[in-house]
Amino acid sequence: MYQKDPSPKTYRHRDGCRELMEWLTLLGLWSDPLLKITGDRLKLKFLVHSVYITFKNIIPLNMESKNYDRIATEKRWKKFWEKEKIFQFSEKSKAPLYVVDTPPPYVSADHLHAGHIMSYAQAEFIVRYQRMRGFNVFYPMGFDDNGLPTERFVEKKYKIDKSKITKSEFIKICLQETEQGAQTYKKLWDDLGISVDWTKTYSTISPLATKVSQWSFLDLHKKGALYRNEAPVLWCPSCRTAIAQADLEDKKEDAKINSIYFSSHGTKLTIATTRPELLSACVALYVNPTDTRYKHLIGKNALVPLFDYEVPIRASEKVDSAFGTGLMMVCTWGDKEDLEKWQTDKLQTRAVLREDGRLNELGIAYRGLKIYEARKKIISDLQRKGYLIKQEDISHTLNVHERCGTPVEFILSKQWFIKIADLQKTWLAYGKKLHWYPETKRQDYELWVNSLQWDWCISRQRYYGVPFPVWYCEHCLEPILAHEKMLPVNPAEVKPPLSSCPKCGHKKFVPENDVMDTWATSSVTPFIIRELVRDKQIKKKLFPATLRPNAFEIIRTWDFYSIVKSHYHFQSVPFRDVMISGHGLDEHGRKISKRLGNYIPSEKLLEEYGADAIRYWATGAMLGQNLRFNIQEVKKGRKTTIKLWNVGRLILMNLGDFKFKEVSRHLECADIWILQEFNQTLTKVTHAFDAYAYAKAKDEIDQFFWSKFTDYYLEFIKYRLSGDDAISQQAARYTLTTVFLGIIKMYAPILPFITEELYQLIYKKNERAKSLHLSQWPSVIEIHTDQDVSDFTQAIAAIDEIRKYKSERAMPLGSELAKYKLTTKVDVDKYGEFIRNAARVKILR
RNA sequence: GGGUGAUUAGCUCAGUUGGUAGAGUGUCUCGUUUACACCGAGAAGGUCGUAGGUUCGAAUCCUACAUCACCCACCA
Repeated sequence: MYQKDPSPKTYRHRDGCRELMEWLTLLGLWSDPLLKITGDRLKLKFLVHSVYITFKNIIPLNMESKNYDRIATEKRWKKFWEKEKIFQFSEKSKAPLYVVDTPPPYVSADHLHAGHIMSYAQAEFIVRYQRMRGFNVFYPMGFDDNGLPTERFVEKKYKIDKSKITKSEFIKICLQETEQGAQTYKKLWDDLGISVDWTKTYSTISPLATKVSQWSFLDLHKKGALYRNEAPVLWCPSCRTAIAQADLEDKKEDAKINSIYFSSHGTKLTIATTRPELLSACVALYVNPTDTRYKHLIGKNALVPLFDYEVPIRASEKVDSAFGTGLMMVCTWGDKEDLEKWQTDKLQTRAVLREDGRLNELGIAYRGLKIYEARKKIISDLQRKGYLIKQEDISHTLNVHERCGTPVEFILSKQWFIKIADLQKTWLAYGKKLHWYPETKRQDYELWVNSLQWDWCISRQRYYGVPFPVWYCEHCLEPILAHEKMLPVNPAEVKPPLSSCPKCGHKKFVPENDVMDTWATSSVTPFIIRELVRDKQIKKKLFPATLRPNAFEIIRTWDFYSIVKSHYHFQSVPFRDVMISGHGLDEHGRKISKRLGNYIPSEKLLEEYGADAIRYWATGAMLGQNLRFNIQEVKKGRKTTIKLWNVGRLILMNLGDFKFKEVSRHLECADIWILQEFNQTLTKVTHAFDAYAYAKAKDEIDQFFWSKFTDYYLEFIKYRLSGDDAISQQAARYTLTTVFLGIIKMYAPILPFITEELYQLIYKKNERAKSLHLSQWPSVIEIHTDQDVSDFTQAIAAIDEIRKYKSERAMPLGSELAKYKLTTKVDVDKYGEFIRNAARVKILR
């Protein structure tokens, strides 16, 4: 392929090199195994098949490299931070508090990827920033390890049949698995440089979290926010547990809508249904009272096909005469409408579904069949007996359980509920009190609150979770609650605090076997985290938290339920700010998933590009928006760390006898310019970070560092650094070191490793803070001068012009021009000397 | 059906209160011997989803539509 290119070509030290090497090897031109491509230079020229190849940067393997050693650096500072307890919360500090209520991740994930990295790195940028702003940051980490996700994960991983294993054995495996999961996460956070205080951790199954969750239960009960009721609840037949509205997800499905007829006094009544398997649960037919076709039948009965029993025909204005046949079948219970009618009209109950999703004895001939099997058989029987009029294909959306994708059903059962449905105004008011970042996400919250229909069912018929602190009287089923001082308590192992039932006097009790919804525990994290501190005074101040960072899909669960609990317990918001992040997507914008395999495992990413580079990519997300994985951005992050490293080297090589505390009074135009630019950038970056806009902060720092500091300023002062004007040199050194310290401080929240390395190498001797991450956020630099350089852009334009002139004539930029006539308008008296020196021109006209 | 967000250079995305289109990356040309080839300079690239409207002037404000994503509802 190279032969085809007739023009001389320069191969740069990029991806093409390997290809070129292989090609040269094939031609027998590349045979010296001691040669390797690295960052240092050596010029070789080949003439092959009339292709010139200028191939540089080849050095023997044994030559020492001055390249940035990322791996060693990251390891070094990780160790240092841990050993010196840099991120440990101080109970003694008088600084104002900044409390982060971090989402405890589900540890039931064995495939960590860029998405996980992104969601946690983003909160981290803020934490490091606030720490440098002088806040006493409280940054604990929790792990959400109980509940359905974990159970399903364990079931799948070990292919467990829960009917063949005891509850305690199962829980034991869950505990083991979650411990392992926590370790996996901890390692990733450590490698990423997440500045969590690892002395402050909790797990949602721990005695502490159990205690707080159970206390919450007792307190809610005391405050009348809790009740136990037998009612049709949302039920997942696959997980065999009650679930909450928030656990639902939409799923599109192709289905058949079946027209079948009921007969009533000789009339054939055609109804359409997608769920014929619920025929034996039919309790009524409904028509619109104004519908002339059926008016005369209201109050009469209709005969259910196949099952031969009669149901009443009733009227309801909610029935749309124009929809379908204008007849609606109500079952117990196929959907929400059924539930409503059943409740308001006190209809009979014919619950045909069992907890395992099979039909019970009401299904008669279909008893024991699964929903889909029953549907198939009933359709074929209806057809055979002539009840089926027609079948049409439709595509509809149904509610499935988000954890397993199974369509949900309604099943009659006794559950604990927290009152939320009638308090929409209260929840909306809390939503208004919180600061949402971005502001638009408040709407997501409000939309959810407005769509609330049922109270929050918090009991789950599962094994692995926080137990209810409750027993029941065996005789009258009166619930007996634990005393607060008994917590945490497992009612299966402990006796209730009463010896006899206060209602009926019986002395035998049974423990509650259900466990709490996983959100019932995670919604109390604002109360859990403060329990990690001993000092009572500080404990008080840790609530409400300052920041709640989380992704948008748990606004309706974690955020909402936390608000509910915080309201009932303390009439307070649980946190001040909510920072909503998006998801990490793959490079094509698809969700990252194990099934698609569209991701690079996090360990591999870290190994190949380093923590700083990946964090750099993660900073690119706009608040509340998804972020595509972009390897180019990661590479740019790596380039930025290397560039910083090289600037550091330049500084170290040019420090001479520079005294850091000396402020120069002899600043030159370029110095003043860069200092002013720095101050402007700093202001913008600070504002951006304050508003949680880390992406914008990064853009501003990048622009200053790359386009102003390295591309211009460093080039502007090279002649002064190596020149013999001591005063000018001193001013350059002062400006250089001062601005660079500001730069690494601004980059510190995003690129913690390289910045710490540079701080320790260059500045530590003269600074008080033992880590850059404990140092103060930079403040605006005072500029000691009377000079006005507001027109300095002229000088830059002039230099650009000269650079362009040289570039167009294929001249080296470093070559000196004897004379040059500027077309750019510039104050030559003011900037002439500077331009001649910086752009290497002898005479400027 | 209702809602929210997105639609800007080949790709990934910025664009603050309406004033002649921006960055990174990729492409092309050229340069480079002491901070850095994990570099530097330069060039090419867009009627800002479509159609209307407001305005002296619209990527930006309004209306409709299209496509995509997510949320909610419907599911007789």
